[in-house]
Amino acid sequence: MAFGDYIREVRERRRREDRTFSLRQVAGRVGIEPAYLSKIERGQTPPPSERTIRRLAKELDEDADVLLAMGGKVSKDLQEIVMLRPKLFADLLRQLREAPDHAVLRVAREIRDGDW
Amino acid sequence: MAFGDYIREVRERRRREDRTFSLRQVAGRVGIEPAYLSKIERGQTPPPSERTIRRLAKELDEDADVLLAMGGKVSKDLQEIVMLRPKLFADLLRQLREAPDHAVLRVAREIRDGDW
DNA sequence: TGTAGTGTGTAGTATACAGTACACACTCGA
DNA sequence: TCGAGTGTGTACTGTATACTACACACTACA
Repeated sequence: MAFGDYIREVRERRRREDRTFSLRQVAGRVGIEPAYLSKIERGQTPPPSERTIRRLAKELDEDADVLLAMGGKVSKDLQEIVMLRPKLFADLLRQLREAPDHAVLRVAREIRDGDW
Repeated sequence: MAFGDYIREVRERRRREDRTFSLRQVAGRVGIEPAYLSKIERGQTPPPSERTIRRLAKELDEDADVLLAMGGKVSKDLQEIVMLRPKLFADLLRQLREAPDHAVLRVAREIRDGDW
């Protein structure tokens, strides 16, 4: 699903319970112009900057990484992690490209459990 | 080390064996203006696009992912991998941020060996 | 019935990105 | 000694990116 459509959907859903989730008010709280948010939601402009997507995520209580992905972006902090050890993580990611979720999860779990 | 310094160093090293590794000729083969490559090597302009970094990597026989990282970039194909399953890979990368190389390598090896 | 709030159309802007084009001074080998 | 090749300074360009500003028509409700 497109970034804008998703934002609109989530915002409208929130709005049913809370009238302050109008486009204008959300835009205000996020710190952008209403006209801009309108264009974003209708896909008339590309998804906004990482900074703005993060604020939208917070405002709408959505996962920032997921929203960023829908907007065709990868969080700067994740990029930093890769850039610190580019070969290591490039190989790993390409390795895990086709791996099923549970396999990736297991990997994360193993590492988390201090299995170094 | 800075991107430009590294490029210059590698190119000069190559040049000792092969005279065709002058700034002008390399620029020519890579498909950019000599003046531009000159500025890149001296850090007078930010590192070039992913496309150009890839060509430089090929030309200088260096690892593209490493060069991209030195240029402050992460390969688009890696970003795609993350964006396909953003939550999964975001968590994984943050998990692996502090993990020592050998732990990550072992994990990668396990996956490669079809240990799903 | 008017006014407060809603979403949207249009126009414009500042900044960064990713370079090109050309001229210049220097060097080095034939 | 001269001509080919070297690196570099300066000026400019096109294209994205990431928005702002303002006016407009519509709706709801007090």
